[in-house]
Amino acid sequence: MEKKEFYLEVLHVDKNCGARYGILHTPHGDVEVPCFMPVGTLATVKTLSPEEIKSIGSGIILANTYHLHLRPGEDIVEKAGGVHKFMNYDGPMLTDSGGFQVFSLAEKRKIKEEGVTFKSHLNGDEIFFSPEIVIGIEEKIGADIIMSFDECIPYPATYEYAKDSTLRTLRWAQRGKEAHKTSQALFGIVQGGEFSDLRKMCAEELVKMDFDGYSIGGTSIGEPKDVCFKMIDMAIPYLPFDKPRYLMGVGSLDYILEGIGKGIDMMDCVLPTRIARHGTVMTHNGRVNIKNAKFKEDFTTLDSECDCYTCKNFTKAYLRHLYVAEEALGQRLLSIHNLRFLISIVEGAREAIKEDRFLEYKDEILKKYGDLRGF
RNA sequence: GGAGGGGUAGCGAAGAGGCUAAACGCGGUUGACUGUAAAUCAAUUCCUUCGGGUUCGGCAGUUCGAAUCUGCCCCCCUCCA
Repeated sequence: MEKKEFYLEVLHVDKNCGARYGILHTPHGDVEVPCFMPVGTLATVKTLSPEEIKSIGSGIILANTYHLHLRPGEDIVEKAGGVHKFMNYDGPMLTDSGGFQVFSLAEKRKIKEEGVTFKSHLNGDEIFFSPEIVIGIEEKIGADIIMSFDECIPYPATYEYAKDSTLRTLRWAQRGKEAHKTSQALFGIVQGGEFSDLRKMCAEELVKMDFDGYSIGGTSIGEPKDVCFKMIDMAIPYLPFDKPRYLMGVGSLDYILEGIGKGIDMMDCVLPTRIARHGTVMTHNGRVNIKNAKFKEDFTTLDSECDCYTCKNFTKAYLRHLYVAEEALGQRLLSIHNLRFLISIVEGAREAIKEDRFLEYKDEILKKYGDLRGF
């Protein structure tokens, strides 16, 4: 990556709430925000080709540092010419740092000041991740945006635990920033658990370090909805207006809309792709489990209001057949639908923000798809 | 014709007198999934008015008690003629 060409252009803020519309400029193209980012942990949005990823209107996707380090290894990705060339995807990309794996693989790691020692979930190998090492791996992978190494604090956590962890995450952020050599955009991650003073402190300290963007982490890990929403409120006031704000691990329809209303620009979640692979889809008629026997002879489309490839071409009976027969196409078609469904809702949100009617839009969507809440 | 082996829930397959409405797998049904250890996991799967009722090829026995023991019958498989 040559010259720095990463910045957020905020074009409009809804007059009635914090929601904002803008363009995120990256070396691999512009992304309209707010946006939802499909998760492609192993340099693939599971079951989808790069063409399909683009066809669902996705502006940016993520991959994961921990998982790509384990296989194929960042050196191979680098030799391939970077992750974009490796996976033949030329759109904007972001790599998560492995901070989430500090949480999700808690039984297989030890945290120390220097960094985290993991026992590989694949073969038990010892893997050491320090903030500097993580940045080095992310530089080799070569995404447009890279994340600082952090600890995603579990919920619930005591104040003492959250404080110690957050202070360490801040030290790691500083160390990672100092180690960072490329022009890739580097984001800091606001932790602090559910404690407002810690969230505030963390946000303020990160802003002092001057990152290219800021994430709100430690969300969507099993905490009640109102706690998650408060965590967003605790950080947003301290984040700079002109830098992108990324709410990590969110998610479902209601969380996404709530985040957007509070001024979040980017979100990601495995939910739409995971539940699709497990047979569940979000539709304009509510939640549908394609496995259900009632769809055996249902020759109507999945969602008549959806413009995705799946809904334009296939019936529920066929999708159910594919799923039940464990044909890979079934999971792929359902993944296409779920991502397109969610992304089209976010597209609608962007249009609404431009016209200062985001709050009405949000109410309308939540009222219409009320039973999609809590996904 | 002779010699063996076997028939257990939708299917496959354990069980060899009470702890067995019957392990386990598949299939069926339902549900969960939030910076992906996840094409994974969980529940349920004889009938029931939830009191109970009826089951392990069939019938008849032995026993306080039988899928399990005995007799006869029916069916399937393998080998030999």
